[in-house]
Amino acid sequence: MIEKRNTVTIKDVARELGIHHVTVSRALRNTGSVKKETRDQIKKKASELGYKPNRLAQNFRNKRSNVLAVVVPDLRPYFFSKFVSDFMNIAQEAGYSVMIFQSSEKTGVEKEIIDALIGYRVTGVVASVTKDTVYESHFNILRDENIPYVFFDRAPEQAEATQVLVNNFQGAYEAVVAMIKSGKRKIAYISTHYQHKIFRDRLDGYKQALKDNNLPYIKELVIKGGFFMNDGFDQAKKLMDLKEKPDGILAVRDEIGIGVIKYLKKIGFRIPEDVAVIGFDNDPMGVACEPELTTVAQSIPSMVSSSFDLLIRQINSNTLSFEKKIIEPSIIYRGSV
Amino acid sequence: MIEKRNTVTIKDVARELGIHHVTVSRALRNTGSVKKETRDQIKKKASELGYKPNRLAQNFRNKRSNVLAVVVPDLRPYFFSKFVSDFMNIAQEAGYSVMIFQSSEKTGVEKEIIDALIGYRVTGVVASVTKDTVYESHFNILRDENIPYVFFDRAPEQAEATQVLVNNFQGAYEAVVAMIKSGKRKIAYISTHYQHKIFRDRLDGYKQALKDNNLPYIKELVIKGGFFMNDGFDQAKKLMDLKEKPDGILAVRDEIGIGVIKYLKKIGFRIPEDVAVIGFDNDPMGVACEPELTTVAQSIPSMVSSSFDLLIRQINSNTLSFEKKIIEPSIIYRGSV
DNA sequence: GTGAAAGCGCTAACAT
DNA sequence: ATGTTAGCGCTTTCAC
Repeated sequence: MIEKRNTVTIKDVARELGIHHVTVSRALRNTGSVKKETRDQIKKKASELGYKPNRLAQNFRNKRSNVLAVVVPDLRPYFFSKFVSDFMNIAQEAGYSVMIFQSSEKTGVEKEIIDALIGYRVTGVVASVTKDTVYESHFNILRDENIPYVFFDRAPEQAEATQVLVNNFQGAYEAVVAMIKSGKRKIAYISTHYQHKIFRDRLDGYKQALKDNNLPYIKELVIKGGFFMNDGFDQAKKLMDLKEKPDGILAVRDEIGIGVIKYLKKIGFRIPEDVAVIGFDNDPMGVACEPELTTVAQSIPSMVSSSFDLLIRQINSNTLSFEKKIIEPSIIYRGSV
Repeated sequence: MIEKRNTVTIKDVARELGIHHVTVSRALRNTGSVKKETRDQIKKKASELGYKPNRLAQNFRNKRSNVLAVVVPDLRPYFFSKFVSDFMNIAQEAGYSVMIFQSSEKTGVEKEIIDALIGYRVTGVVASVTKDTVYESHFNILRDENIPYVFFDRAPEQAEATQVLVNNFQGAYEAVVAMIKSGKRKIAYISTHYQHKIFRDRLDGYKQALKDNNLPYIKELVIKGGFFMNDGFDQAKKLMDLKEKPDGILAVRDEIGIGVIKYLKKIGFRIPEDVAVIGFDNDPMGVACEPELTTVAQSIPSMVSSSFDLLIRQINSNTLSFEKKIIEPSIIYRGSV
């Protein structure tokens, strides 16, 4: 059975020293004026007794936790796990704790998460929304509670909040141009069923690049499907069964792109000689396949530091602002184009 | 500038209704006895006013948060991001929030995290320790505070706490046997510099399998290096530069195994005909490469559910127990053996 | 430089 | 079924 909890409080420390607990509080937080001698004595005794500040009490009293929240649709894809990992490191460095939430791409869960965020009075929120989150409405509740938030990568449309986004249009545009430059003329586009703007932007970039290079937009070459490697495999089959086969394929995710490569190799096409392939996300998985996958990369470290800085600025200035930071992607050339 | 925070408390709800705030508290938590009529009225008014329970106050008052903590060395490797993702899902389902911490493989950070855990009075902890954490000592502080914890995958040696571990010895053993069965006789072993027991167990399994099959243990065929794909690449080069080249390679991580495959293909060896390769972890990345990597897989869902169940049992029974759950790994045959 | 008083929002225990 | 009391551990404000 559990034994008595021997939680040490500032009052215990105070009693031991025959002083007032308020003085202990002051000393331990290095605020107010406490004689150096007393302060040292207090700190010594506190660590001697194994005093650990009760954050629950502190947070309650201060009406705010020291917690930053990160909300992502799914923690497993490389982009998100890397973002979260990096974000945690710089947040912890700066003295914040981090709570992570996963919406599983469900708007309903996202709403519950926001209620929890308010309940916990988190200090700030960094969020990437679900594929279906079109409106900012449920995030507005945070604003009512004066909890600053910034969106990264995926924001609601017309969000009136600070955002750190990738220029997806440009990324897709450049990827298509890269294939055109290497001599490709019939470039296909594989997307997911997800409706979020980032995917529409990529499609727009694709279309514009074709247009600017006097290439026709062929409806059959634009298809949508699932999110994973096997989906890419299946989509590639559909594309290569066409009478007018593509000689280049842009996939909205690296995983999909890898599935494409696997199918192409299976049916004996050479990459990039017969068909070029480009993906999105700079997933390390792209290095595992052969040829290595050329990809449109967004700089995660700069997204992390922008998100963090913009959030902290709002927290410290006690204002809710609306800034838009656009990260320009770049193509990482490997072997598939 | 920030406008006045309009935080609604139970007292506000009570005042509006001309009743006592304790009744509101009872009604909202569905405890004690409150007339159904009153209860309904209260709930209606509460949601009307947009009341959100102040978790900070609740947790403080209850002396415990409703938070489960997960501590991992690094969030990015597939094994950990998948574990955390799954764990969060079932924890959220059960009404807990989750805080995630990353030790970055540093014992010092791990200690700080534990202090934070105590400060936040988390309800329970699930942890996988750093590569250098040999002793349980800093976790014992949690026990003093009656915070239950369970280790998963990586535990301190001789930990006196509940653990969910993988039978690493067996995994390595079977992997070697698999290669022997396919006719390999000179099997190499690539590990990391990490000292943690899980890697030593794998090495032991490797040795035992050789022994049981009357194969000599050749020192030169066992090498250690980094953690990543390029490290595997480099190690493979060393191995294949040997006069006595191996015809099978067991790598302690899939990423390393993929690096090995890349090197072997580069210098023209066929896989698995000339050299077989097996990795550990069932990282989806292994499906991206060619041939697809055969791997020793631990079932992450069962690790998650065991960890969660064992933790919750301790929380609910108010006891700290010491159980050891061993998950048996299995080999997933793909193309590299 | 230190102490005394008050209260954050909530809930357990007791009283009615 | 509802109300009263008290206090969790801490920090802010004001007094000395």
